[in-house]
Amino acid sequence: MQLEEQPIGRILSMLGRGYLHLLRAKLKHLDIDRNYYALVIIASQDGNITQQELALLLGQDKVSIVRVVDYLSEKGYIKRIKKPDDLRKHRIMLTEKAKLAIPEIQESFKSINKLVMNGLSDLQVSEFAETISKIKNTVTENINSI
Amino acid sequence: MQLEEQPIGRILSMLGRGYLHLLRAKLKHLDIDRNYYALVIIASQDGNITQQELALLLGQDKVSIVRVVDYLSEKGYIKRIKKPDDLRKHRIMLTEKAKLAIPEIQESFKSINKLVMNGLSDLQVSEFAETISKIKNTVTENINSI
DNA sequence: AAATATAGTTAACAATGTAAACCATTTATA
DNA sequence: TATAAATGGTTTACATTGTTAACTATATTT
Repeated sequence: MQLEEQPIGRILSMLGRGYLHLLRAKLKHLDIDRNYYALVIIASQDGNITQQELALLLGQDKVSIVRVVDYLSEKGYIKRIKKPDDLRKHRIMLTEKAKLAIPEIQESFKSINKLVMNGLSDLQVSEFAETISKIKNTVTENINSI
Repeated sequence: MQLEEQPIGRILSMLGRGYLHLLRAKLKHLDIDRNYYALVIIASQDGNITQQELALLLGQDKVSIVRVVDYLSEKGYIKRIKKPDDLRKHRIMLTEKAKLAIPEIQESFKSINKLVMNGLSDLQVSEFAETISKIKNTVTENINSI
């Protein structure tokens, strides 16, 4: 593959979509088919995260977050609770149903990550992570200066 | 970044979108804001490619390709010409306008690729390309076996 | 000649990105 | 304290994108 001749971004996007297909297939017995990572982030901060904070952690805008939180609420995975100290804010809390699902979702991240990295040495994997991270920083910097 | 804990696909998707932002910014003086790569593919096969073949090369389905070809036609970059030997097929031909734009688009791919790879050694870049390619194969294989 | 396959198009629907306007509440300022 | 400005979240609107199904025209197979 001569990276120079084609936009790398396109390849990365398509890989990202392919990955999501695999993840959905693996988790198809759940009654949600997206926002898995959002749910895991919420779980990691259980009850102590607002929509704004979630937006920051996910790198998405607040409108999208409303949709994410609506979706996961409708499906019975989370609840919005008004914060008494600031009535504009909501704490996002996991339901029991979500708590049961979280470990499996995290396992799926690991196993699909492992699956797509199959055939790569540990060194290659860690260098790939390193490279991705650098590219991410560069992209972010440059986006912000547009 | 601990890749294990989060779905790599999400990171790749977001990088891909960031890249497209940069590319659009770079090419914002053109009157198209997408399908750049499709156009370059068409250019590379000028006049000797059908929508089906384009679909294959781009890894998209034929409905999407109709939209791509409609878009680029409306913008005056390509033309559909019926093939005399098979009236179901269309040859996709570049217009003069497109021929003028192609070199710049290709340059932009190179320069944005270089930009996002900034700070990486040549070795790191080639290993990254290698890793991406392997992941792509693995993902494709596994998608096909779902 | 009839059945089947292919190339491309159209229509429909859900998901997603993006921007603007809006409500309720909190914080800053005159 | 009264008013203005900022913040957290919601709603609306619109364009783009992914996906599926149905459809037309033409070509190929039987």
